Amino acid sequence: MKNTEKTMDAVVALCKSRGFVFPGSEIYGGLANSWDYGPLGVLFKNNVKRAWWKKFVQESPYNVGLDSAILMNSQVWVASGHVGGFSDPLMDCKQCKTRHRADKLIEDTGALPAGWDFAQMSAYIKEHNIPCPDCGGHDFTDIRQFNLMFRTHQGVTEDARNEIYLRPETAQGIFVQFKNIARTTRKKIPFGVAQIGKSFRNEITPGNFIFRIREFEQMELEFFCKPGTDLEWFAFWKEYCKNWLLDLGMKENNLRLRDHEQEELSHYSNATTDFEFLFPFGWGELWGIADRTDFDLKAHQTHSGENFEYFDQESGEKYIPYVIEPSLGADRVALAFLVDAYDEEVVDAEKNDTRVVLRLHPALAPYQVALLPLSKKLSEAAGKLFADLASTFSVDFDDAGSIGKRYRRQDEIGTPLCVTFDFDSVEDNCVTVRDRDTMEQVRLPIDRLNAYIADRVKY
RNA sequence: GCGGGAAUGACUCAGUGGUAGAGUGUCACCUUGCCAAGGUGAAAGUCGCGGGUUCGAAUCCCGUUUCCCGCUCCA
Repeated sequence: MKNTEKTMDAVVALCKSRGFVFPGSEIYGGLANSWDYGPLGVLFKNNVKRAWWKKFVQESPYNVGLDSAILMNSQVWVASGHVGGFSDPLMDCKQCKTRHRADKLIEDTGALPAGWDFAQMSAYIKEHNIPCPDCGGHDFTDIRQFNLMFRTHQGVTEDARNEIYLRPETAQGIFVQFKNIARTTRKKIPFGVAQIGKSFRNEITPGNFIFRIREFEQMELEFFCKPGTDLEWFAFWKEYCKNWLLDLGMKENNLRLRDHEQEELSHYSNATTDFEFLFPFGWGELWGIADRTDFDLKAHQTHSGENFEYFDQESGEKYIPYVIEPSLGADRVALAFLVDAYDEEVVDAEKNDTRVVLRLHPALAPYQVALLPLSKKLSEAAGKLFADLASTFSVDFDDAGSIGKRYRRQDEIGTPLCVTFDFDSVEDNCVTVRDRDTMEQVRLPIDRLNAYIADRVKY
């Protein structure tokens, strides 16, 4: 199945109709690019996050977790460079209606506009008669600043002194707590700190469903290592991240790793690799893995006066650790899994009958099991089994409509296993388990059901 | 922000001045008893909002809001 635009529409429609993702604030006409995860969506997304946490915290001998606050002292963002640098000077070409970054246009001519104000940039563009790269015109709007951070006020009065920001990334929470974490966990370098949480960016152009949204969730790891070992660790985590995706069933041909060229690297980065996924709208960045050197800790050391040097007992050396940062968007990777799993299977071409199947990894599916009494008369008798299963698994119960229709409903939301409770079940204490992908059925004693399901859905 | 498109039940759409419709979905009952579309019935729309024209507006006019898609950026 190809990732076409049609797939995207189908996935978005499925998300809305089955309760994965709803448009935000819909009864008031919506709010641009805000989305709410519905009952199935929250199950699914939580499973994605849980799987990540398991791989990067629980199963890692190196990493520990953190949940830092969204609101932080504004100085954090001054130190990190977001207050000064996380904004773009933009202007529009009035002729062809395209938008451009003023500083980039100037850079392309060979000049270095870093530190210039708008007037200087404007003057330079006029002086050198820089044309619009798209149409060659010279009719630009004024340069306007777009700061990508959301601002708010802490305290009831709204003056500039108590202005604070919603964090545009979770990473800084880790850096500012570095010393507390190292001390309380007695972790020695190398070690990492993982965090899942919301971040906020006032993107000028969000879009593509939940691919680029202004309120989004990140799953980030900051891995601290000795300078000089950073490129080895960079390679290590790159492989580790890739395996995580593949283990969860992501198709390898929908994934590509793109190493940044030397010129493309940020000023603080030794190496960067983007994991890109083939979305229906094209390749999109999923996971950015960056060797950030000692840039962040050093910046906080300079700015706060706090000493971030680490004393290595083994070698007797003192150094500021280097950081490897794999940063993954939870909403993006959730969308990638959905698109990757979406399948339309032709059952009967003559009757134009197709089966929509979400081939999600069982550990990611909203429900691991659906309990389907073969007849409504059996609903009550199946009640005890539901309670048993639900204490361990995420279970759906459906007794409405024909059994075939109910299988289809479960296929559509990715439920890997359907358990039918029939008239014999009352007598022989056995049920039939039907597989989403093979559509094969096995008859099992109820007392072996839990173990069977656990084995099938494990991650 | 700029340009383009759109707005009628949950969804897809029909309806171009005269009583708001269909299909899908949902729900109830019957039927069926392991792979959709069987039967009967039901719920569900002040036609995005405001104004105007008209005896009469979903339909014509003006305004407005919102969403979607592009442009720059990024997880």
